[in-house]
Amino acid sequence: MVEGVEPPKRRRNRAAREREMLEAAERIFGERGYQGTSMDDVAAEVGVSKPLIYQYYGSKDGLFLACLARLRAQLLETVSDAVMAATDAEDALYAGFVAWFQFLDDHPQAWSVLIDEGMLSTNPAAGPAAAATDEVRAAFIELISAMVRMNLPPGRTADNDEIEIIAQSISGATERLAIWRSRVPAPPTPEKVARTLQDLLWQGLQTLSTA
Amino acid sequence: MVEGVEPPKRRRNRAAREREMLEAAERIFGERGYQGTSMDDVAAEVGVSKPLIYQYYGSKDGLFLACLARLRAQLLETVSDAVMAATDAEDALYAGFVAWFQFLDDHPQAWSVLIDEGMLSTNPAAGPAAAATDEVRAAFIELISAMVRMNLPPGRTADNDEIEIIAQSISGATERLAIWRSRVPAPPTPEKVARTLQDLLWQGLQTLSTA
DNA sequence: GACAACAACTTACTCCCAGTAAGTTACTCG
DNA sequence: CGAGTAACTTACTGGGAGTAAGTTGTTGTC
Repeated sequence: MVEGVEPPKRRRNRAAREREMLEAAERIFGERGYQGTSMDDVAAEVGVSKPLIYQYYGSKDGLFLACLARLRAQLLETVSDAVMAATDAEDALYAGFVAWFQFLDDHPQAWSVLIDEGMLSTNPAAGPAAAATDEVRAAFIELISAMVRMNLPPGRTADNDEIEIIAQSISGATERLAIWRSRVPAPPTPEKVARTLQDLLWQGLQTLSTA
Repeated sequence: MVEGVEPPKRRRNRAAREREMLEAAERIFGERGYQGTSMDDVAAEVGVSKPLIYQYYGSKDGLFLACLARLRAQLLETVSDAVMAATDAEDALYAGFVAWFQFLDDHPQAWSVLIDEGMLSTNPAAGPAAAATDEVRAAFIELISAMVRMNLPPGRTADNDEIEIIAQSISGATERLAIWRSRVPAPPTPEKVARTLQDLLWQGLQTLSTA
């Protein structure tokens, strides 16, 4: 029997298939968003039937969260590293901002996965990725709070409400700026944005420390 | 035939029904979010069949947008009024913040309508209310930009990028703070939050004006 | 090499919900 | 009263999430 090519391998082991699915899902979610993507789409892309995805990832949310996980870790690590590498508080803030905006420039597709239904979803009941994105946010807020606290003079007792308010503000500002940059035709460079934000906030932060 | 009460009026005119539908929709969206609400739910609540809602509002998005419209107008007006009533720039900023947080405290249900899938949706393709919420945001950003510009010394040529960055930051900060306040058990008062935010930003804003 | 046992995979559904076509019932005005 | 229209309903389509139950390939064992 003349067979031009060997028949394509149908069966793969679980790990390999999971990887395939994840890659396809990342791409399709990135292109069409969460709502715009159906499980059948992903299944077709992988060349597999839908229930198999359910068997491996449990639900559409599960698949989406899996897509986010890598991303999340990378993003957090990138920014944390930049902050930790800085020599003083002022530089740490600036470096963190730059790392944040730069990362999102470097991973536009990943970013759109995060944004769509994720960044936006604030209500845990609303979105699937809401919880996951909230975790990222919480981690950043923790990071910012820590930076603010460390910048406080030794003797001063921090007003926790104030620190929380400031951390939330900075987190909100950076998120909105990221979204804005991703949608405007010619966004300013990460450095420019970071610089401006730094200028806007730094003096106020100093004042807090000495009030 | 003994009829205890007169048979309930079934038929109403269009305007009255539209109002009924809008009220029901506002309540249900407020409770269960956009995704969690089905058109059948709303129809049942009003005591009417689903197609009637479609006849009047066109689509689920249409209904949701109608809910947002009032809210939107009120919110914008409240904050604008507060800003306009202020005597100087510093007070205008503070008054605007207070008005914003206060309004959201006073309309928690309305607020949750705005947040859920609305505030969050940044991608036009993602959500239905995305466009509407973006309009609110755009209006605020315009307002903030104007305030910043007016606070500039007469001779200075403004760097438009910087002003945009600042306006986006402030908008993002206030949004995030509002969401945070709505979810934390004992949020600080509007005045406290406004004060802290004011302290954080004011000096930076002054610096921009004289840089 | 045969076969048991498990892992990989599929077919063929269910249910839920947005949206619609086509018809029916009550009100109103001449 | 009857005609015309506004208000309303029943009964459907289509699509997508999720699932029950079965089938087929692979692998290790004698």
